[in-house]
Amino acid sequence: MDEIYDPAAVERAAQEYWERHRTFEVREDAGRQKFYCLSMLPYPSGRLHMGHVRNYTIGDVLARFMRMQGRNVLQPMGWDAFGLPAENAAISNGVPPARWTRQNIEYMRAQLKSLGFGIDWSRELATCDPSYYRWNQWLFLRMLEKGIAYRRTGVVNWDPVDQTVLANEQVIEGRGWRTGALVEKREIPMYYLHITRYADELLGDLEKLPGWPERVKVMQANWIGRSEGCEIAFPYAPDTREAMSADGALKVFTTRADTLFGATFLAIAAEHPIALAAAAGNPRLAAFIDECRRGSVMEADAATQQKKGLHTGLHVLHPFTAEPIGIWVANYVLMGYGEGAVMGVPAHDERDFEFATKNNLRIAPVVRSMTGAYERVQAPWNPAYSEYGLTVDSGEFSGLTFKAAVDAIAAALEKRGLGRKRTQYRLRDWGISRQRYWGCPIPLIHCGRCGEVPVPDEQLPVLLPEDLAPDGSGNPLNKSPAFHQCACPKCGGAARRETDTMDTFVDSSWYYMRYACPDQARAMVDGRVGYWLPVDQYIGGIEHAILHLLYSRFWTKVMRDLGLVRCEEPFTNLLTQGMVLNHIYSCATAEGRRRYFNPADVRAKREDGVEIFEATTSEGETIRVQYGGLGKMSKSDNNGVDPEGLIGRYGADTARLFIMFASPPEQTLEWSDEGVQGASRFIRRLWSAVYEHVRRGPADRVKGAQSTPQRDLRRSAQHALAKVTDDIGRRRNFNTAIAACMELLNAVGRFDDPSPGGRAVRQEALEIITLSLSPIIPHVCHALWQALGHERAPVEEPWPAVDEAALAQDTVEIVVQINGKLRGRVHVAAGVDEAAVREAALADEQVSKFVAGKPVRKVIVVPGKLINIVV
RNA sequence: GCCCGGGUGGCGAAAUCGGUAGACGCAAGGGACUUAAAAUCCCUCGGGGGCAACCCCAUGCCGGUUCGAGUCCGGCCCCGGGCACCA
Repeated sequence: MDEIYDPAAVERAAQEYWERHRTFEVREDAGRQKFYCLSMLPYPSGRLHMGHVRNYTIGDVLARFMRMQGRNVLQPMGWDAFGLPAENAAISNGVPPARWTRQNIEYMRAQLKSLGFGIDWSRELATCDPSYYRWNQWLFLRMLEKGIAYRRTGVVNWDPVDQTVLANEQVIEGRGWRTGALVEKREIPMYYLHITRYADELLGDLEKLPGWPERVKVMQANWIGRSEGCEIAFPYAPDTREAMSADGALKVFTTRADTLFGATFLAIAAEHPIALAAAAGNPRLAAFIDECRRGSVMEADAATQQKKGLHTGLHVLHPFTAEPIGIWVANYVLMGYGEGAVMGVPAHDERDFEFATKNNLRIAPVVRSMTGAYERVQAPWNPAYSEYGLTVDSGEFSGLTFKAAVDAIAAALEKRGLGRKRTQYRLRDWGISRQRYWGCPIPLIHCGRCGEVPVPDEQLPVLLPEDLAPDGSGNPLNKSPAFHQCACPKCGGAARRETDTMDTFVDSSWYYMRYACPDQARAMVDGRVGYWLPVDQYIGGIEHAILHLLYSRFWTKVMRDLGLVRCEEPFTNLLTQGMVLNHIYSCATAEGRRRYFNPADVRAKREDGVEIFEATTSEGETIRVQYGGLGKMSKSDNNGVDPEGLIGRYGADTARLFIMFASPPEQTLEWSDEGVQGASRFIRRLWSAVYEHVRRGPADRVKGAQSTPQRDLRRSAQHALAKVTDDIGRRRNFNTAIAACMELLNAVGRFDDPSPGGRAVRQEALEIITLSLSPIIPHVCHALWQALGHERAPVEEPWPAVDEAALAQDTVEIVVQINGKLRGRVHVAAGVDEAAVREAALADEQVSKFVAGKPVRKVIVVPGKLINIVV
């Protein structure tokens, strides 16, 4: 063993050992309990950032820990290789996305390997490989057969200048990111997956996931948003009948059918057929509908914009009173939501109240508060107005409670054919069409004679040509006849291949199944998924709490229904990592876009007492930039911190130790490398402690009677081991596990006993630190374990068992409180009864001063810990 | 706007089931070693008062429950994540 710790040499040796022994390559073994430990696969953006290091270190710690616990551990890795950033790179430097992506994968794989993660690289996959995405296509065709995939129109962001569809991310303050043009909404045909068919199961099965964080389950439940309510049809008044040239009714969905008699207006979306019909002879309305069409499709935008509406001049009739009710077009009603129409009850709904007040519409209270929270409904809005109560002024339905009113009204509506009870979900079907090049082609052919024709299975995969490069003016597949010109599989005539590609969430919805059988050329999955699935521990960023995790759950259920897998849920335990945040700096460019600068290139200075920021550009210029607050490390905000600098300077173990010590894994972490010195210093101290110990020759095993300091060190060591075992195994709190090892090393440092008995106790303590930390800093522990005289590597060792006998204590400290305030401490023999604790406490000088003859009213004793005397 | 989190010393944090607030580490200050620096080691380190023993204040803000609240409840402020085409 060298006297000086050389991280590069230590890490090289350990990594070579794992590689030579194929330590992390695993096979199915029916005789051993498996543990599938999975971290979310990265997008190959070019470089790892600290968020990745955090994510993959958590996974690796758990994988190595479970391995030492005797499990057959699978930890795979792959690449979420399709997506927008590759197209953006192509636009700015002309490199085809395929090449850019593959280069990034090469680089990032090397970075991951340098961190020493125990990954079975033989299972690596990239979602842009035809051998992977052909099965997206294959399953899509199965979904089409089952009616789970279907075609209809959907709304997208349209850039009128570039004549192209924009991602939400590319819409900045309502304008196209490249052109600065005002974005419009446009309806185009798209393919959807019928996830709403599974809404009830996706909601109900959350209960089968005790290993998921509560907050994620709450978010998913709210997202699915099951609500029980009524569908109500308002028959057209004569004016609407005329405008629509038909009889009919305007359908709405409401959870508050009890307030039906308080409906004083109906609000419809701008795209609603009645709105379009009314606009025909109404230029003002046509202009308003046009205004609503502008802007992005994002819900956040729709929800924060000023609520505006305009009367169509048309009416419907109240289903019971036949009273005419005006129809308004409102910008807050979304066409893709329910019926694209809502009934306005201003007296009992805050948004309707606001709308009615603004537009001078009648406010008709039809619910009386049962708690007397209000007498009259009047401005300003009072949240009690929307509470349940007793119906009033509701004709034959007056005087009913909420439930009775809804039941009676629904029954009456149903009798007249004007409504019924219905369960509605907030969840919408999953639109998977993307008008983009760098994705998995949707395997369909459009034939003038036969219509939409699926690509036959034997022609899969539909290969994505890899030599194209987008230039910002739309999907290059549209301009590539070699791709889109084809023969109709049915009639053989000339036909056009679908040029839309799939949402990349499709790719990430089942990659964890493919890891079980990455070499299977004849099927999507095979029997090996039966061994490995479900994933025992999934680790990934909290930002994926809803979409990715919900889509994966849906996909698993679809595959189950197709008989491809047996499990109901893909991820048994979920650890949602908190994001690593960093500062965001940007400036506006001449073209009206934003250019982002890495915080490493930004300096703050003061000018006239105001803090300003300057960035150095790649051309070496200095330029003034704006501070945009904190945000997750990402490619688009250019605020990632590459771990390479840290690894180069301190080694991978220090980088791993530092990120794990910084905070508990679920917590958001604001990036700062202050403190990395401490991690490095600790590893060097551990190294020299082992060096100083072993250079005096081999030590005995602990046996026989010990001195008090020896017993104390043994107790500290066993206490640390118990804490690490619980912190990693149950609590998943790595920072406190590391702190326990640091405390133990401090105790070893203070322990000064060169006798054979003392050396044996020190050997035991150093071994416990080495094995305890080996999942976190595996390279250095690999070297130290050998230095401590072991043949096997730590990865092959079983996790040590706690020696309970060594943990026992003879006396305990009891905290004494008077009226809840700390006033003293007493020491008593472990396990004495309450009376003895009370006696010892009252005998204490400090304590008796505070009691001072006052009568003791109450005594509370927490055994082994605390006594509170109330006077 | 809606849904979900978070806020504790100069900084990252700990306090696991309502029971000692600040473990462990960083930074800072002081000292030892050194020709010097680095490294290493030792000491101090939430605020205020006191010669001291000790006492008072303090977990974003306001209020409540409790013998006892960082932890539970109600209201508010700020920060972060998600909002369906970033992944």
